[in-house]
Amino acid sequence: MTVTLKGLRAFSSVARLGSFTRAAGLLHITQPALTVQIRQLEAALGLRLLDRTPHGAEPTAAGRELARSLEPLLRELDQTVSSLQDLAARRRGAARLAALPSVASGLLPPAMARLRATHPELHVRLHEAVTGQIYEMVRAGQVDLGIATDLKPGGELTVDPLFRDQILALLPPDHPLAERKAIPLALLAGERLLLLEPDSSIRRLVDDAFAREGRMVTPAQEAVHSGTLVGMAQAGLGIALLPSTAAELRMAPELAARPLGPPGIHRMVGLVRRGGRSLPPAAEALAEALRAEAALLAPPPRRPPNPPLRRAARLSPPPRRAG
Amino acid sequence: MTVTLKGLRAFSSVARLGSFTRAAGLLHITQPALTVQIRQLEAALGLRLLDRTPHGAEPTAAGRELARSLEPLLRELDQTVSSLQDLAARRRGAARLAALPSVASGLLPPAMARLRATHPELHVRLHEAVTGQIYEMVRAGQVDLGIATDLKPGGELTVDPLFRDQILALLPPDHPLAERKAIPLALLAGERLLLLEPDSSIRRLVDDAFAREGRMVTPAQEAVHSGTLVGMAQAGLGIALLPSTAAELRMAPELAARPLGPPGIHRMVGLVRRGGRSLPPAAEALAEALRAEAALLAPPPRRPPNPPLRRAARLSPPPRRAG
DNA sequence: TCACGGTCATAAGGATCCACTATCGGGGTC
DNA sequence: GACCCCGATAGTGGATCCTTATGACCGTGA
Repeated sequence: MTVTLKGLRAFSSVARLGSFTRAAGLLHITQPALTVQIRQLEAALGLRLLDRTPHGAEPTAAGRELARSLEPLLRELDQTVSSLQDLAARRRGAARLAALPSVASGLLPPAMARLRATHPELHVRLHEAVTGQIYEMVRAGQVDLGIATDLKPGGELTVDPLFRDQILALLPPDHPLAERKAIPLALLAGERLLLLEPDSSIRRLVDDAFAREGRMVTPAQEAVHSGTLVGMAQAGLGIALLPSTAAELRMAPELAARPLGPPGIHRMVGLVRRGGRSLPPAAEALAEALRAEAALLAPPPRRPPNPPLRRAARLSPPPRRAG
Repeated sequence: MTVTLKGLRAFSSVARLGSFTRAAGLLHITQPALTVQIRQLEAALGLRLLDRTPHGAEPTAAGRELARSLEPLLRELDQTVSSLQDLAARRRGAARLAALPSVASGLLPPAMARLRATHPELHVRLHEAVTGQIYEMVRAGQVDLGIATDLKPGGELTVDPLFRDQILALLPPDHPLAERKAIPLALLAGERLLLLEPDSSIRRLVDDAFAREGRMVTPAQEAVHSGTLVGMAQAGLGIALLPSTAAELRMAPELAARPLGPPGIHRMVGLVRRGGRSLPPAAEALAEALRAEAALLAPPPRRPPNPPLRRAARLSPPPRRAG
């Protein structure tokens, strides 16, 4: 005894076609089922909506009124639903991403190209930031996804490993240290070092590594952008320390790039998201593209057998809440 | 696996209240039932709409988008439904009526007063016409209801008897014929007669009655409006023949009104509607008021035990199709 | 005039759906 | 650590809905 979407659609079809039988065919049900549907709708409204004639059915005044109001409503509802299904099918939507500058220049562009190939309608809204800011933006819901160093932040954030890269020293090929396959930190300490500013996660990584060997880092030059450091290294101003995945390394093919250590300086880069929250489909697609691109880096990152990011579109069983 | 109005309402409530439990209370179902409803909606859309948290539930990006589109849609639908229910409850609507002038001045006004007393929001749109036009307007759907003489029209029209009235002669009280209780047609034939124009059903009735007695009617004066004839009778211009229910008779209390015959001239006035078509609720209410008012006329009209006009609001069993 | 093809209505049976009760698992709080 | 609140799950009984089969009625054409 209640108004049903099915009943309204049924009525709309009958009113439009002027026939129970034909409308039943259109709705893929039998005519008796349609008759019952209409009767229930009429009972729910307390109104006769259709006059049955020997030639079919014809809306009453009330029926015409309902049909007129109903038509745009049903159309708009269908539009809303199909728009949401577009979103679910990743034919629409934007992923809001906060990423480290090194990843934004390195891993991200090919991942975006991959995304565009598979899901051409999806957009990426990129914010470049350092790890702390990235965590904060994910926590605040300003972005769906973050790419940052894996610092195991507490609270409501979840970080899934994406790839592991290492810090490389960028130096002139005729530099004495360039003869080595890897450059010990002890030997670097006396060199003129070109480093990112202290709020960068790479800089912190470098500082920590030197500190573990009991050394203080005193950079010859600091910069915000990796490209600046590469330019300085090209000009012979010193040795730049940059992550291996940063695209800026390719700016200067004439320079030698050497790993540090042993043991070297490594960092784990991960995908950051809010635990217990499902990712929007577009962000899910971007995450997949990023993981696929990261898998091409050797060695493949150690990852648990099941991808920690579940597909939001696969609804059963739903993801457990944040743990 | 389909989108349901119930499911959409359920989602809307949960999104608005931020809690399954509270929304379930609002919807008068239990929380597990609501959980299932939401799960089915999510499955139908292929999207996660709500993120479950320990404190309740919160819409995802898709959920917010749906909630935003859904709110006006549901409100408008509810409005449409309640507007139709107003119509069904006779709190709204207009009855389109075509009536004979004599009825429009006689029976109709008290019936409209009765209607206003019981259903103050209903309107009556009145067309005054002669019987042939009335039948045509009902047939064409220009009006919902007609009041005309019962000529047993064929086709798709149904006429239900409303009342029976007779033709009265209106004449000065000092006229010799006024001494009789009833005036035979034979005596009238020699008088100066004041008659309606030939397209009126009353005129045709009078003509036919005279013709059955082998006489031709030669009116001293013709008019379109009954009031004109009454005025002429008042002025001593002749004897006016008018139906007993016409309110214009009351214009001239100083004139004597006498029935004709025996056998007199009678007519049956009936409610005309399209067979197989249900009456709009407002027209149904008007018909009821008209029947109630007609029942006050003595003698009560002979009517079948069940009112031939069924109530459109009572849906089972529905009226059979046109016979 | 009678059979036929069309309409919608009705009835009965079976599958499906749905809401309820009872219970569980997890998180936060005192 | 013991509650309390949250949502998820399982199981069951009842309502719902669709299907097939059939009926009543109308209009048409042989």
